[in-house]
Amino acid sequence: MKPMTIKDLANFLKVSPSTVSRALNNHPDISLEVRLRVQQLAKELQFKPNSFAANFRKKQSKLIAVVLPKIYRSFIPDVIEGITKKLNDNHFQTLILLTEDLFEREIEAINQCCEMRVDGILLSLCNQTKDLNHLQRCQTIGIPVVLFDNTIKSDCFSSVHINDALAAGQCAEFINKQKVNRVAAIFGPEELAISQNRKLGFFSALAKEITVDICYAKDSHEAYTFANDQIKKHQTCAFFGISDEVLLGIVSAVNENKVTNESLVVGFSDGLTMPFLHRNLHYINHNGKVIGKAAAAQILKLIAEDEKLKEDILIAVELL
Amino acid sequence: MKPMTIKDLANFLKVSPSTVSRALNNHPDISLEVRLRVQQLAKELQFKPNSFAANFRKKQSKLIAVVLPKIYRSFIPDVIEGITKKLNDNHFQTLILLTEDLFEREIEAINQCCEMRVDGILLSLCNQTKDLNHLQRCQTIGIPVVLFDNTIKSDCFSSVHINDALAAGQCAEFINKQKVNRVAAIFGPEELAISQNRKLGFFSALAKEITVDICYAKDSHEAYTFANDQIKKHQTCAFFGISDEVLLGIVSAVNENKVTNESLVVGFSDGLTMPFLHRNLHYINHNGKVIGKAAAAQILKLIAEDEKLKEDILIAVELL
DNA sequence: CTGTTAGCGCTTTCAG
DNA sequence: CTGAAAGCGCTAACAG
Repeated sequence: MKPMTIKDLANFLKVSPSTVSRALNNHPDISLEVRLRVQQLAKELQFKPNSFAANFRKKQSKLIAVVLPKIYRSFIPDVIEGITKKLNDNHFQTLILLTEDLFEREIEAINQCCEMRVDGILLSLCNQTKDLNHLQRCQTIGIPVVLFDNTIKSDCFSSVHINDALAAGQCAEFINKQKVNRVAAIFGPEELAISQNRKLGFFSALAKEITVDICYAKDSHEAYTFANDQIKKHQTCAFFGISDEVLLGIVSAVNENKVTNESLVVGFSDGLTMPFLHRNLHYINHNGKVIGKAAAAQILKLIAEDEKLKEDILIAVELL
Repeated sequence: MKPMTIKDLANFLKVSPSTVSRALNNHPDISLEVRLRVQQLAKELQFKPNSFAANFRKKQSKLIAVVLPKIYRSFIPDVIEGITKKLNDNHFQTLILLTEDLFEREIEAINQCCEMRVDGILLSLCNQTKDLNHLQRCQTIGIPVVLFDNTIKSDCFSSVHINDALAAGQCAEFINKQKVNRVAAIFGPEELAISQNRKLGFFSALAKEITVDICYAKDSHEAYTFANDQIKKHQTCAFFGISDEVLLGIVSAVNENKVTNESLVVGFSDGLTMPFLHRNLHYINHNGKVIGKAAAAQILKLIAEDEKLKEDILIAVELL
């Protein structure tokens, strides 16, 4: 019942605990003979050292916290997969903390991370978060933080995301070439940095002759309603959608109005679901796994380095 | 830079470390006066005890590992949310370990959990897993395990899932009432327990007069191809789909063939995406959050109890 | 190459 | 009510 310890093993082998520890960790000091003897017995008895204790001693937790508002249906699951894979390959584990998009809970989560002494934090801010003061404690006790997805500009913390404005601009340019004179553009909640950036990029690249009907939708349903209205009102047949969630609403409205083939839909998607639902869909390939891996790589880099220097990483995307 | 310790605080206040510890934990032994003085200073200095150390001392990690093949696009994200919420409410944290549906990696993950001394494991098996021998170590060192989602029968470990056969039967019965004489039924990979159970339940409840065309699809695309073929070949207008992924393929084929309104689609869904895409969709409400919460509740129960007794929990579902 | 010793930061008997 | 002391399981100087 009670797990064995290094001491037990040492007593058994008539050597000291430190020898066992070193042998198990392949420390070069230990003679091959002793090393093998220890490792052999360890295997036979199925002994594995308590890594919790080892980490405690080494003042590390080998834990990276991923703090985010919630796990939406697309993108975020891929980000988590990307992060977890990258971390596992480097012998770190992934901890998930949800803030439910509440600033209060974000502070709480960050504090818990500090108390648990996680080795690093990957943070996607909740929408209410306007500054990064609550991350000061991380700074003072030396826990590196990398912002991803929903971020705000900072001159202390690294961040990883795509160049939203540029990508949205690519979408606009694509629409320019299609000889349409009206487009319905649907963004996410207006206060979201992501909405603002993509909107800016979109508008600055869109040809002036094109009329834009704009909407901030908080979910698929709102996007659907708006798209539907636009089709009814203006026979709109070109759409821009900021996310898979929004695109779902658009495509659903388009399909329902049986204007499928003629309609052009452009936007940001992970390319897993939407291309199924509409032939004439062109999207910025917003790959969560890539972002997750990059974010994880960056935090590992910060952990390894001595002087933590800020670095903003822009992930390249392409229009498919 | 170097975080403060209880000892530092104790020196500062001219009391012993144990007093500080007790005061911070609201131990009744400590006089109100001292308690307040300690807590006050702790607040002023922003001191928070190192919970990693405390947990080590208390031989607990306050960590629950969630071990699963991968984070698909639907269902699993909700399960994780449900788990995390329930755990957070009880001061536990969620650790994510991915097995990538490889038995090797599942073993590895379980071993890591044991070495880290997690307080409990929530496990969704990978498809290759045929027995539970690799969980023996958990048994011997006393880490409780709860199986969820993809499980196999066991007489040692608790499990949480829906009654798949019953639910699939409900789908079949619904189809029986609709006066169709042919239905295309699409399941997941054949080796999946979930596929088998649902198939069994479906067939045993389906009226004998109805012809069934069956397919095991590993993704939306295969489901789409099959559904499309069936429509072309038999003018099929009734479909059963085992998951959101499969339903996506079905609905996409149905929409494309412009037989939308006449077609009946029945299956298992989380109800978040699919109802948007097809009016005549009836689905077993497969709510990941509920399952996640139940699984988390069960592991907490096992942790609290002394004699761990196995319990199979069936989550009720309804056809919407 | 191996053992001795000390200690990570906290909790918890056990005394007083 | 408070303090002294031991120790969770492991690692890492420091000796030898």
